[in-house]
Amino acid sequence: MHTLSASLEDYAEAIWILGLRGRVVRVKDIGEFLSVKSPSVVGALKVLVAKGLITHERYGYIELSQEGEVLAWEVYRKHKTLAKFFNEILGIDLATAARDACAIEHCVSDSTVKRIAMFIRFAETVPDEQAPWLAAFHDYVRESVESNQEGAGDDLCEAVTSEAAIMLDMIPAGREANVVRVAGRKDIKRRLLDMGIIPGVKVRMERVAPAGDPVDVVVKGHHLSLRKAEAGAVMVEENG
Amino acid sequence: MHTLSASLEDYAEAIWILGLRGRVVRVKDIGEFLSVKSPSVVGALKVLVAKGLITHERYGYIELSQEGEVLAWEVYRKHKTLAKFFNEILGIDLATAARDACAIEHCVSDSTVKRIAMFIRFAETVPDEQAPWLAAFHDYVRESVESNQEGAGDDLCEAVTSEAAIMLDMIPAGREANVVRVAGRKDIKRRLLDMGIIPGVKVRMERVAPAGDPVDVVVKGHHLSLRKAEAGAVMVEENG
DNA sequence: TATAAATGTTAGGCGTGCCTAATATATCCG
DNA sequence: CGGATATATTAGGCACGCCTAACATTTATA
Ligand SMILES: [Mn+2]
Ligand SMILES: [Mn+2]
Ligand SMILES: [Mn+2]
Ligand SMILES: [Mn+2]
Repeated sequence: MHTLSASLEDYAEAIWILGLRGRVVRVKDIGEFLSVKSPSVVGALKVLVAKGLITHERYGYIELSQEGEVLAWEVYRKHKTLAKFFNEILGIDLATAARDACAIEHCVSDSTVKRIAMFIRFAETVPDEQAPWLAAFHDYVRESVESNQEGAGDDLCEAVTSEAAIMLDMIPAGREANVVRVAGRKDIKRRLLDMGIIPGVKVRMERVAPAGDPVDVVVKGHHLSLRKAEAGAVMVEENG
Repeated sequence: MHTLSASLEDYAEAIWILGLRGRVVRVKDIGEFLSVKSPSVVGALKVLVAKGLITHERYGYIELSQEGEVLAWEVYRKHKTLAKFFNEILGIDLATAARDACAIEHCVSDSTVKRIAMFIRFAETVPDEQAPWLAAFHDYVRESVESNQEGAGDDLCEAVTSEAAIMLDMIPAGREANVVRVAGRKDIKRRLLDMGIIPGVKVRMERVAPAGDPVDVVVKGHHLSLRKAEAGAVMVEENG
């Protein structure tokens, strides 16, 4: 079995797709299809010939071998599955769906593509009483897109995956939190770490001065007074 | 704004993730994290320094600049969003989800990731009456995995995206179909195309000899007699 | 058939990203 | 302090995948 680079997979896939036209496939066709120049195509074809995936007679046209057909078809199948999922399930426009699919097809695992195919099948075959969820999702998308005045809700990915981490200077007095990350300038970071403010430890906000500067916190029984800039460099997650 | 290669994005992301430990980030850490040797790390760091995304003093440790922090965080955010979708929605095991996410994060578009985040949020917030669909999907997966005796149903991707194309020699007499693709050996392909069997045309199966060889078909009013090997090279899609 | 146009190939170069081997610096510890 | 050890850097090389320029071959056309 051969393992092809992303680039070579694209060449094989291109030959497959161009073959669908029912015309002979030539160097120029591939170059245009993939937006590369002819010498690049010729170089790639040499490799594919050496691997036994295509036949190519000098100055002639190109054909996939039996092994090459299988390989190209597997790439193309991934492409179609991903594109269909993006377009029909997620509601992404066709051009973006195709572009993303053709990039992802080379690095996604077989098992994940298969699971996505299962998802598509499920969405298509789930009984009607349970089915409105997909329509509901598309409504949800439409409403979000309409209400989002360009930029608002830009951090949806973060909201969706975060453990709701915020900076230590935002914690009100009396509350506890766990340190997630210590950022900030080198000197500040060093000082904070030296004081025992390291990821995983629990901190309790003891007192906050009027302007939020300084703040008193308790770490492992020790009282510490932090400047606002220091507290602002500590990412914490409120527990509870 | 900088556009980084997949490799450089991984270096930036690695620095971010290693920063989460709360310890200083060093060349060795990055090398181990990304499974590359130190000289590779040093080379990459030089590029990131030149782009103003990190600071790195000789023989010292490494820090993301403000711009670098934004960039790394965006990569990491994609990673987390994709991994969460794969694991929690599709039910893929954590290791595979993480591996695929860290490959895809570099080539998927922002808009697609955002739409995936919307899907996650939707799945988490959709009212309970509409909600059983996700649980139903997970049941569907479990049943499929259990019933699939290793290999059966391997073509789910194909089933899900295909237009149900089959070979011409499988069409019963009297039925019509559309040509989707002409494959096969060069000489066979050439002959078929010359006879007018090209993608898009309608063919009607006229008569099938006892062993399926030869078959008579009608293409654009012309009667043709095809050997089984020839008919087997024509991919068609039954219409209706 | 002769010439022009289109297409394909070769040669050579460049950027990226990885490696190994050798060397330089920092850190640890007796 | 001084050597042993850990870590970082440089130098040099290789595979890949793209490019341009120059040249070869095929195909179209007069
Ligand atoms: Mn592709
Ligand atoms: Mn593709
Ligand atoms: Mn990655
Ligand atoms: Mn990642």
